[in-house]
Amino acid sequence: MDVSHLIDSLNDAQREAVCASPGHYLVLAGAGSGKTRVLTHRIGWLNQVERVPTWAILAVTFTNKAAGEMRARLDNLIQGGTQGLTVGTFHGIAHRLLRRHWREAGLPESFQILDADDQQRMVKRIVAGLGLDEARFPPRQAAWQINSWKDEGKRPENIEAGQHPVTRTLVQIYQAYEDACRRAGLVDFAELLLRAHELWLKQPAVLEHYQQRWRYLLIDEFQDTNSLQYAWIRVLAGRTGQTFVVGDDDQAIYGWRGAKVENVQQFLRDFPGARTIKLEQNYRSTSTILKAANSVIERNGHRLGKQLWTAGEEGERIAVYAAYNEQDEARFVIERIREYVAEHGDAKDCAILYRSNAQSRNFEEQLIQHDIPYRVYGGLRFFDRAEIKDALSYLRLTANRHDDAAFERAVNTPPRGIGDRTLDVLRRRARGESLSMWEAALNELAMGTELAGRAKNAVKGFLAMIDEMARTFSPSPLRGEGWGEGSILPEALAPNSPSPNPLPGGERASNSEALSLAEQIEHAVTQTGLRDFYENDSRGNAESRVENLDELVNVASRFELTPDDIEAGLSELSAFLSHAALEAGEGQGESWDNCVQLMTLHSAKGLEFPLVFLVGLEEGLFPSQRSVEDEGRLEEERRLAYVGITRARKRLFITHAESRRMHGTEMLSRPSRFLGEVPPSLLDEVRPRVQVSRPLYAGRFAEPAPSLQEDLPVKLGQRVSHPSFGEGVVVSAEGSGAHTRLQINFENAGSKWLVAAYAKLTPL
DNA sequence: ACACTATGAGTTTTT
DNA sequence: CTCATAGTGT
Repeated sequence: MDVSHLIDSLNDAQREAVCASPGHYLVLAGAGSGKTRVLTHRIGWLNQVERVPTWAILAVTFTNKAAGEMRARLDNLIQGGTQGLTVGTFHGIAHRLLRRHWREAGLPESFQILDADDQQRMVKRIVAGLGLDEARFPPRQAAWQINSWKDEGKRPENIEAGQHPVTRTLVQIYQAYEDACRRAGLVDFAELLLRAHELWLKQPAVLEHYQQRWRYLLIDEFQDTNSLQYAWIRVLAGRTGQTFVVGDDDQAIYGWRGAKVENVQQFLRDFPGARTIKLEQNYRSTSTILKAANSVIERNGHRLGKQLWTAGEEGERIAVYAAYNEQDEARFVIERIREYVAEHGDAKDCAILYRSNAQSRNFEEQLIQHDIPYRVYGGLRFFDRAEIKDALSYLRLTANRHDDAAFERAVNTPPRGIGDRTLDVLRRRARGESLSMWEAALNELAMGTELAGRAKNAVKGFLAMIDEMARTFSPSPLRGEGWGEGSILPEALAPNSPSPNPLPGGERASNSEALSLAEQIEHAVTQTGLRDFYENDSRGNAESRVENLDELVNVASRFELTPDDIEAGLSELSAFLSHAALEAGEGQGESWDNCVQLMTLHSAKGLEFPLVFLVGLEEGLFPSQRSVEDEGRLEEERRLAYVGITRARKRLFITHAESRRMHGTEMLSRPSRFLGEVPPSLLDEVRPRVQVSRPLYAGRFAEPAPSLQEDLPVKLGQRVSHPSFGEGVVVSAEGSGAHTRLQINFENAGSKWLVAAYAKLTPL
């Protein structure tokens, strides 16, 4: 067979990786070195040359997008198709395993996935339910801690809290949260991985099956794996699996959410005979850009070590612009974009990359002013939108009445007179008797005394509505397992309830009268009053919300079960709900239009653009204030800078502002240290245009000095208080009069430069 | 139960 | 400053 298409276009290092003989490999793939190509061609090589059947190959990525791209490229590459090949995210694969082995994993058959938002609400209710002070145990942090523990593979009983009271309470929250999830049949993201891992450890037969099947493991973005994912791979590989991991320690930027770069080096120790292959030839950027990137990343210690190089052109120097303030910065960037668009054309070639989301605002304003189309990445995704989650929560309840997260959301959206007081009665009962909210409501209606007539009727109506909806969806009862079609209302409450008439033999209902998924959603959106509610929404965005609800129906009508779903025994509804949780969908408006791209440095990883604007390179912003004290975190910031620089193909612009409004106060900042780490010979300093910007600058400082100025004699060592930064000491001062800038060491907020005239300082 | 006001927090994000 | 949420008042 002719396999030249698999190797012809490769350089030596790439070919070495693609054609490697059996064994474990670590491919250190620098930015723009053809990582995905190596990964896909390796799979092609295994299949077509080594004759490895597709079903024996497992390729794991972190995002659905990456998985989708890989599959698309494989479809083009592999003759005979990619049938049987598993390509997916860690979470997606773990999810499928749990669906197929729900019993062994100790889950209800109809378990559903709890997304991050639902998880936080759930934790919040737990914290409140335990009678804890939410200020001392912020639900956000508690949820973060629980996820961290799960990522470390820890259950509440494995945590050594010792005498530390805060930790002990957090463990208590973890335990209670876990109980609540179990009762509700809910599994959060971290739980998917942890359960799948435990499934393997506890069920050797299941593990062996998958070890026998997936003998070839390929992992993308290996530097982003957390402890649990690493353990997962190790267990699955066992003694016989061959692993091919691809990553770049210099692009590890997710340490703060549990990723362990150390896994890259650990891999070489844990997998016997593992060999390293470095991909250092870059096909993306000019040599100027690469030199800059190399010299920045060289400052980091503990690297495996790589030097990017290119056979391509030197290119232009990197333009650096020292802006007066953030408006001036945005003006400069937009001007360059307009020039570029006027000369060459495409706005979509331009990317503005920033450290924090808040920075997009200025750029957006000016882009709007100049009628330049733009797209901001990383907004709310489709399935994360409140109206979508509202609609789906009704479907979740029809599938599983005990889904407390769905219950809490649906119960009073739209408002139906079931307020906090009423819910607290139900919550207390649920907690006290270890029941789901649904069961608690049933009990309260049957024998409770705490609810007044009006509230009681509202609850009764809600329960009846859900039951009624479930009956409409599938007129014949499915199976009587207790989890899905759990609780039928007492006869008296259920209007026209036909006596239960279960099908013999647990046959799956395929009643011709059953509603399609799209019809079910349409029904839910309409019958619950959700659409009416949003149509009359006073907050102005009614139109788009209703459009989104309609779009949800469309999405559902296009939804199809995959062979995998069917094999795992998923119903259409279950599969759709899982899909909604695992693939939150594109960010808003996936317009393929010719738009300027705005995004954070984090979301830029993996992308490339002819023109890149790296903005806000200032100490305190990038690197962020919170990272400068810790060497490890600072190195991660530096890797982020490396990622940013290497996004640029032709031209890189770096900007920083001398003055920037942050959290409502005017801040002065020095250029980022990362800027100083680029050899000056590669830089081209653009002078600010004095005529345009000066008056603005001068004008603002020419205004009468605020009175504070007078009664703040600038003395070094003076203790002062600032409304947002707290107390600190003046350690140095520059300039005079209205231009006076003070350096203040704040006790909690670190060192800042502030304009004396603007900072609201109180001498102490 | 809902609308309004006050208060506080404010890197980075996928699944 | 700007957003989200908590708390207050009707």
